[in-house]
Amino acid sequence: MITRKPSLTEQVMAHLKERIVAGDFEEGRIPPETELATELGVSRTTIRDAFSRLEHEGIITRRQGAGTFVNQPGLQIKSRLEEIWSYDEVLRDHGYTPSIEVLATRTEPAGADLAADLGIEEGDRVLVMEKLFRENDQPVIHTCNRVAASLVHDPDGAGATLPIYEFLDKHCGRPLGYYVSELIPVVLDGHLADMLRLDAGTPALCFEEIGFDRDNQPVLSATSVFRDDLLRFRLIRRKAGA
Amino acid sequence: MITRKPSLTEQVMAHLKERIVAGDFEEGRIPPETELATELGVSRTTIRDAFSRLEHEGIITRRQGAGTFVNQPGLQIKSRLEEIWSYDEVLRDHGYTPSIEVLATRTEPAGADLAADLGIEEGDRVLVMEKLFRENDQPVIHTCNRVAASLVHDPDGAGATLPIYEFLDKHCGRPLGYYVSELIPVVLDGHLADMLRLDAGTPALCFEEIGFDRDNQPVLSATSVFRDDLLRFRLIRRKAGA
DNA sequence: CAGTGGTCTAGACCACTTT
DNA sequence: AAGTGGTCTAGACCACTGA
Repeated sequence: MITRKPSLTEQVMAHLKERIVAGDFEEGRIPPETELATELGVSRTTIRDAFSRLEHEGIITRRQGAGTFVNQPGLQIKSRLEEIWSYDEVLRDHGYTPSIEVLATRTEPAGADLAADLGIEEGDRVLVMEKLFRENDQPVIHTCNRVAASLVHDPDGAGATLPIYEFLDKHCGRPLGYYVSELIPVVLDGHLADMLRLDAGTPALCFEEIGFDRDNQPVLSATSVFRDDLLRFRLIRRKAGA
Repeated sequence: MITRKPSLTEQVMAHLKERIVAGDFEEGRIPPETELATELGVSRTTIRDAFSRLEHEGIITRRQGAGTFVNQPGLQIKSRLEEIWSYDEVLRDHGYTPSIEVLATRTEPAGADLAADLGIEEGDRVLVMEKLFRENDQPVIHTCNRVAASLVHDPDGAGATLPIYEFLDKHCGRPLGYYVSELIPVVLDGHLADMLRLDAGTPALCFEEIGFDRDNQPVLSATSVFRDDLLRFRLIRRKAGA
């Protein structure tokens, strides 16, 4: 198992989170940076580092000259849209215990759009993996991942059960760096509606994304569809630069 | 006009952005922190501060032991979902020159859900403001803002043309701190479809949000609907903690 | 005016990646 | 082993908020 001890900053973050959920801070006011620094025996820089990260997580708000304050709703937002990495994790955060079924794996030639997305030639073969995430036999997410077949080390479809970022790491040697995602509203048609067990005509949210490896090369094209009645995305929006 | 000189960190950020778009960095590799620090005559901390912010903007990626790299797609993502403040700005970022029409302002009694959202009593009066954002006479966004009438200083509907965050600041004295937003896929019905000049049955993305002031009190309930064919949201997703 | 967060410095050592 | 980003310190001064 990986050990790696938590840094001071991480310990400070954990400490503050505990005190926040315990309701330690009157009216949501967090003690001044200098006070916390001496109290915890670390430098003010370390406190500021922890504050900075908590602010980015939407948990606190800092106001110059006024103080640092707890952001009540921030604690309840489970899926931080920009930091989603695995749908399994997202579902667990929502209190589900998901099961995953691989619906199909196949290779097929790439169309023009897909080839452009993946940086390959039209007609090059692409490995397509369809998966369904369920909670209690209720389908929640349908995903379709497409990877250039030339990247995959194993010839057969082994590893399709893995989360896609692990598949790309272990079976392609191209660890995922980030996604560029588009948010698209769709109306479910016959096939997808059947799959998600919803009536045709039901609106759903869809992610269309391209995954890039650490060298900025596109390695993945993915399409995901979510059942809005079972999984709804929330986010905190705040002024840019804050 | 407000003066406020840019901090060193902001100057470093601007400098780096310029060099990035100019293609100054071979293969997307940005010089080491220490090198940049001496070159620009600032401390390494300042460089790291700038890097940290650029990383959060999705423009660069840092890899311990390896280096700092340009994130090509990061430069093109115009609307950073979590930092949207004014739709006017979002549309301008997309290259539009939007016009705004106030469709209606009225007061009405709050229903149970709305009262709960705004922290008022059911039946208390609420000021409702409907707006339409257009580009070249093409409707793009329809918004509906609801504020407790008791918060509004002016009795008449003055100020409805202002961006809502300015309205809350100037006409209610309750400056907006952040939104908690839900992403909801919808199918346009008759009224909204007419308004946006789309066929009924067209899918659309909808934000349902509650705006909180700086003291964590709810002050705004808002619903916004977007034409997907004219305005599509993109975002960069990366591993949590990265 | 007192107190708070924001900016900045100079330097030390650690953890990781790459050669 | 060399080079890079990650963590951390101690201290100075500035900009803003609120009583």
